Amino acid sequence: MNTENALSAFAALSQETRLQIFRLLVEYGGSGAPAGTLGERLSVPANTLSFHLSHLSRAGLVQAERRGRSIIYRADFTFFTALIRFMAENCCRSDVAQVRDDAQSGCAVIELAACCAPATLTPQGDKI
Amino acid sequence: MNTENALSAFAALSQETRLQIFRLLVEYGGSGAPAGTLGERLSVPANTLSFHLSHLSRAGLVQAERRGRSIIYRADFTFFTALIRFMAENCCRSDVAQVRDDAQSGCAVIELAACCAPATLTPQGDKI
DNA sequence: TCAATATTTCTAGAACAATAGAAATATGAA
DNA sequence: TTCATATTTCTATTGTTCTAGAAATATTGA
Repeated sequence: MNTENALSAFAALSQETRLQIFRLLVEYGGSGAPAGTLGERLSVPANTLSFHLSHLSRAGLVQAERRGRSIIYRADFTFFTALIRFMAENCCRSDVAQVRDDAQSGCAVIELAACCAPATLTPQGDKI
Repeated sequence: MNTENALSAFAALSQETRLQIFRLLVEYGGSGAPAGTLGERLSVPANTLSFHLSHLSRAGLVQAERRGRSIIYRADFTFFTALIRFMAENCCRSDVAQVRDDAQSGCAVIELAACCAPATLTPQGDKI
């Protein structure tokens, strides 16, 4: 995950229909759902849906796989958690959102401070 | 944090200059920085910067406070961590990103699963 | 009061994104 | 083959966002 990836992911998620599509795909989990089902559930015409799905796909948030006549879309959870991690690590402060890898479980753990007002620091990182 | 907040936050963060501004404000932490300093550091004309700052402000990502002739901008860390939390809780799965409140430290803790492929579930939540 | 500084608001043009009809493509089934 | 189904691509239109010049506003200091 880099800045460019994050920018296009934010752009993809900033549109109401696309955020709905993504959240619906999250519900469907690893099995995913065909485009038609998504369009039906969200009442979006097939061509408009296709436009948004390709946007999500280009951004890396979803994966597509043809199965017969249908194309199955899946939320890419690896990408999405990488985005969350990028936000905590690269768009925040370690005293507000601390990221560590838990070797035992293999999980990445993000601790969000209770009190989110960070210490006052100079841009050079010196505490005042 | 609700869907509407998240949508406008994503829109605000999806523009390169605005993401740069936000990350620069993160560096300045609780003391923030005046608009002029940001514009100078990013080589963005004052009026263009003002447009982006008001976008970030409307979205809730930054706070503004006049101090003399300058207006000091600060990243809103409370809002930003709420956004991260919203993403984990409302745009992901509990088997991929689990959120819990640690009563002892007062922190919210997000555990990102090592293996991000979730179980295959029906939209009704039944495991297959 | 006047000038200087910091920032915003107004404005208009250029670039980009969203929508949906129509046509095209890919697949499977008769 | 031919037809039906699922989805995408093409196209045009409409709406939105970005940029930066010019003018306006707010604050301070002389």
